[in-house]
Amino acid sequence: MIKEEFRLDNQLCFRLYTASRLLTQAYHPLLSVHGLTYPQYLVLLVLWEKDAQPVNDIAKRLFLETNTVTPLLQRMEKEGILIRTKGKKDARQMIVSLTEKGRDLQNILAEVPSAIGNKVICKSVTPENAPELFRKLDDIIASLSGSTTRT
Amino acid sequence: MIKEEFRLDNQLCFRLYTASRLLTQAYHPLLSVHGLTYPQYLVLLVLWEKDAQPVNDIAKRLFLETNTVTPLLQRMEKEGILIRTKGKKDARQMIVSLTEKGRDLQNILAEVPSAIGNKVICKSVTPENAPELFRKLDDIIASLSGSTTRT
DNA sequence: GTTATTTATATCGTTCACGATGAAAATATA
DNA sequence: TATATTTTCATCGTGAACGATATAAATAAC
Repeated sequence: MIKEEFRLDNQLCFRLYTASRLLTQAYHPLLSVHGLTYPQYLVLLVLWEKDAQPVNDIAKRLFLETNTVTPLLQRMEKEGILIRTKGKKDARQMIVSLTEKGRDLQNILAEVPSAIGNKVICKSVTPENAPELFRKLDDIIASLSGSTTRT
Repeated sequence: MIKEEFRLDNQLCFRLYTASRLLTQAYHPLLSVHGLTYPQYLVLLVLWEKDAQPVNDIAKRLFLETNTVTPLLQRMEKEGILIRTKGKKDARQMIVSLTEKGRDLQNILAEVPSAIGNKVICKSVTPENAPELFRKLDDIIASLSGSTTRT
């Protein structure tokens, strides 16, 4: 007999992992028609909020490592969505800036958030209980984002 | 000015994605010492519940495609954790069965669930509100798992 | 000012995820 | 029975994730 703690139905991580994957899949048709992936879309969200950021700031905002973000940005640069220029004050930094094309994507993708919202909102997450769910997820993220450096 | 729906702080998917990644990272030190990855651990959970399952059943239980699960299982077979044998009734199926080593891992990893629980439970998810969070995530998964086949 | 350390990116290797495609076996249909 | 279709798994290519390592620039220590 399997121990109760090992049951898949008792796993928080599996739920988060599955929900994350399925929701990312829901983005796929909306983004792929514009040649974007979901992590690339996240980079756009970051840069739309604040343009011209060093790689490190983008990585930190997304809780990712630079070795994940760098190749991602290189692909986006190749697509003409952004440009990477050496920092003037600090030559180690690569400043990532949106191109015209990158800025335009904000209009082109204008319907994405509501389209996603419609896929999820009806059955499960309502505008009323969403903040509470957000708070819990933020809590989980906060409790884990500090302690992951330790082994 | 960025539209409100585009703000990273208003994204459900980004929260799920981040929480999932960080929690998976929390598993890493506990699993890697035994040569396991998190998805491989999930396969173990599935097989501990019910041994000798075809690839398809394992994939469906994890909401994954067989083209993700197959190479994963091949690696685990190479590690001697499981064996894959052709189905007798249906020769198309590959029946995945735990080896002695695979079954033993249940004892070896006995402390993993509580170790993970300790990393998360204190600040955010308490035993009291966990079921509610589980229900919401299950709701999201249910609402998305059906509609993903459509483009 | 020279050396050591830290910081910011980049590169590399491995393992997922997943769309697309292929091969073989089972089932349905003619 | 012969052919068509579906099902099951495998293979391939691409893009993340991430640990480990490398490189160059900035900062600290001497």
